[in-house]
Amino acid sequence: MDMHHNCESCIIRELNSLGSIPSEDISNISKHKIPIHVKRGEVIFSEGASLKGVYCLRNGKCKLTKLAPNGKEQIVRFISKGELVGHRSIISNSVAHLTVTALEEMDVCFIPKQDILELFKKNTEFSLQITKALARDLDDANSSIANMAQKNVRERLAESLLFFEKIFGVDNEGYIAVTLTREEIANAIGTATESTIRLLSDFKKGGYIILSGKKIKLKEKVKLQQLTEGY
Amino acid sequence: MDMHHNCESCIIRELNSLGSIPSEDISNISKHKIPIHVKRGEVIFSEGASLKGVYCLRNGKCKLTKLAPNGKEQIVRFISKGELVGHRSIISNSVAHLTVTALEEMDVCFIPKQDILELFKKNTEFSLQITKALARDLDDANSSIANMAQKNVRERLAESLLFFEKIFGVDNEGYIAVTLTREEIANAIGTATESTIRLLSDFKKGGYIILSGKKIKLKEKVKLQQLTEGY
DNA sequence: AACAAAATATGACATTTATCATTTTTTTAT
DNA sequence: ATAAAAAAATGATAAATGTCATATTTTGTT
Repeated sequence: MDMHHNCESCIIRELNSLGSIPSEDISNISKHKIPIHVKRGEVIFSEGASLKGVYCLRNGKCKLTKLAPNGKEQIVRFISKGELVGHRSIISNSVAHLTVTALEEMDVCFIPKQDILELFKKNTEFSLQITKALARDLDDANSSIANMAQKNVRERLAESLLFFEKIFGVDNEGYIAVTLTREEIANAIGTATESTIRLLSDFKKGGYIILSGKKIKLKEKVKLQQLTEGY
Repeated sequence: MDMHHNCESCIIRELNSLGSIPSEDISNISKHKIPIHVKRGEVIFSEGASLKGVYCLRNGKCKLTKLAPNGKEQIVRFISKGELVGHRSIISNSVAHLTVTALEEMDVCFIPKQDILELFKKNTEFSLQITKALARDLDDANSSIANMAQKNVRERLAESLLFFEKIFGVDNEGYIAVTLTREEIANAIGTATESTIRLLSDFKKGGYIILSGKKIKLKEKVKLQQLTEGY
């Protein structure tokens, strides 16, 4: 990715809270930002880390995870290009409570804490955007809690597959445009890897999905939607 | 409760985001606020409702629930006096996504939307407090997701009992100072009511808790803490 | 106090899910 | 291209949890 990239001409920021800030602030951020390239499996920051700034995802997809006491990792959320990560920690002035790991090659811009906090204080529109983003995240998280608690594994898997297609889209052959291991899917829906594998096979046998290695294509979305609610 | 209560002398607001605002704003809010009294089981607002303001909890405890597609209710969170509810909806300018129901007699102050939004725009400290509250809630919600996903019902029950005592405290006989039906406990941890009843009996037989009607006393907290992690 | 309604408790059983073992397939590194 | 490692698949079985039926106890009402 271009080493001389600058924020002024970056269209990605239109997708997040940075979209609304005036040009002098942007040029400031542009001077201080540090572009970073990460490969699949690499960690952007870890649970417990003291963040020095936020990260703007220019490209790629990542997972946000939390380590459970039993040593298993829980995927709490998936994030794609355009979004910010780390703002929760910066705003609440605390350590990171999630680990962010790249699911594919990513280009990320690091933006120092001080720039974000200054902007947050002086620019009402920016702080409102950040607050709204947190409100949306909270809302999604509450829905997740209800899903986890009320649905069984089969229902959660059907739901997740539909969700993956919705947020990641499909490639030119119609497969969901993200590569997840069975273990990662299991870590997202909160079940054993073997259970995920078995249920995927079931869905395949039922003709609802097509599996090709790690690639998944949704064939019968109406049926999957029904499975979501236990039919 | 006193009909002529005013916000200026209300110590409750020290506990939430309203604690930091100047006296002229407080007196404004004081003029517009509407004190409301609700009894156990009464709903303050419902999922889907278009809120006209936020509610400041002066007294009592309530549950925040979400209706699952299968018709079961999921308790997403418990809230006690001192906290605000409804700010998420007001900030994101959307409908309520949760239902708030009193668990006991409550005194609540309704504060009109406009006052909150004005304050949010003109008072940086207030908006920062609100944002931090959302960040904290988000963090707690993420932990809930991980708990729901990674722990089994027994572990979640042990965890919830410890949590209830932590947030609600105990009465003068040492019982957890909140009255929940077995069904409500089940709705919080995401299991069938019968499973909750059975596990509570188990815990009682094991000598970890004492049951007296709906009242629960924690007897062996160290042991419960271990149960939390599967011992 | 007596009754009805709701909540709690318990048993029997079905279903779901986890765990462990093993094989097959895919991916990665050399 | 091949070996080694990782991931996926499958079977067997145990454990956890849900569901339904029914009995008992508690709570609320008149």
